[in-house]
Amino acid sequence: MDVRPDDLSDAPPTRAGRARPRGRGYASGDARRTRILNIALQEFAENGYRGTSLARIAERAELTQAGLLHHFRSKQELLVAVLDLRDRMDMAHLDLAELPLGGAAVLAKFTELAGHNQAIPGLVQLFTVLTGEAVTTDHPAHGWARDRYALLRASVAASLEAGVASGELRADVDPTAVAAQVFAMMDGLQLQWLLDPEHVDMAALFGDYVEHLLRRIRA
Amino acid sequence: MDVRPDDLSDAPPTRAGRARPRGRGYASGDARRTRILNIALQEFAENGYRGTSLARIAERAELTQAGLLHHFRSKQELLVAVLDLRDRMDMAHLDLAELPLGGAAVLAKFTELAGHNQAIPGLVQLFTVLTGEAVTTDHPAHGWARDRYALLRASVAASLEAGVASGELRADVDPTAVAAQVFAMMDGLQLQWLLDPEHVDMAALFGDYVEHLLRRIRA
DNA sequence: GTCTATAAGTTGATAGAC
DNA sequence: GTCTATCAACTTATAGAC
Repeated sequence: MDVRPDDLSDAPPTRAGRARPRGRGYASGDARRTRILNIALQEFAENGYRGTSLARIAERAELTQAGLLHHFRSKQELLVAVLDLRDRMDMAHLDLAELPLGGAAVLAKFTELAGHNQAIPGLVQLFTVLTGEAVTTDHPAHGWARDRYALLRASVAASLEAGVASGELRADVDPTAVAAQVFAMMDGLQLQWLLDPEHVDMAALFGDYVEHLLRRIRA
Repeated sequence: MDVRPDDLSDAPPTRAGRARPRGRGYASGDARRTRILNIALQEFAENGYRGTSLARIAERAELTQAGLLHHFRSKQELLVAVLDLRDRMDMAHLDLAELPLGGAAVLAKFTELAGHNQAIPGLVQLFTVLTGEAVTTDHPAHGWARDRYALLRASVAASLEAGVASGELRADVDPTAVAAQVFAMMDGLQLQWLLDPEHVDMAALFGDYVEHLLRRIRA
């Protein structure tokens, strides 16, 4: 009993039947949660929030839709959990905490990020699709998207500000403006790249932009 | 008979009851179609394709959902009609046909467009939301979005090319790259602006970008 | 050209057994 | 923690009367 039909790719659940002793140190529940989260992330990336159904996620995670809703009480709660997960992964990768780095260093970091992103279209698509959807005021991710950009802009602006203060960057650069433009360029190129990867070399175009930008704002 | 409940904003349909003579020159059907298209455009902009229902559009157009499907045989056909409508309106406004204009002139035109767009958030949102959704490969607007960018890039690249040929622009500019970057900046700023209009001055930021870009690529 | 009626399916969420 | 069963609502689309 308790065997699911055909197994699907993702890491199978830690399901050891009833033989497993009931000690408290075993995080099987968390493993399940993590698995659901990863699948949900893929589905939201592939079809957006509105285009994704709980049934589909549940099927891929090899449990029923009701079982899924035991771990996340609503679809919206699941979305929030996915966004939180991604944000934490991203922050770790970007080391935004250890900013400000001074002007040139932050920008170099983003160039590097653009290159890295070209290898993970799925994750890039998650942000592009969800952020696009989230423009709608009543979308559950609206606040998340708005706050995320505000934070990113502020963070990069602070770095540029430090660069100006240290004399590395020209005194007449507008840190907030440049920060907004850097993210705009990144997102816009991601969009064109996702739509037409063969004709748009995201990393090269972004690198080129940053190179000229640096030439302009460096002291 | 044939009276609808409470009237909703948009131009009322040309519904003159049965007294109307049945001559062939009367475009009442077209007026209805146009009204539906305008409402559908608003709804798609507000909620995306997946988030919009035919019933809602029909209600606002003051007919039934089945009545709506007499004019457009499917939801997808309606979407295509909306996109075509917008494309035609846009082409008219941008005069892409009368390009190439030479480098500086095209870019000035886009700066102007950014300013104009700030007055029509609804239409900007239509593109942003639908293009984001359309990143998904199986989305009905996927091909439209990809082809639209390809066309826009080619068109602007041709203008820049002409600018290079005439000696107005430096010989070392990469027209295709610059074209992609200009649209990326435009779209990225639109996204941030739609999410947070109070903190992002789209037109100013885009104008600033173009200004510096011109300084760099002008001969 | 518009309607009513309905098909046929999906959705997110809940109740309660085990 | 997971299941079955079920709900009420909503979806797009079609058939056929007027």
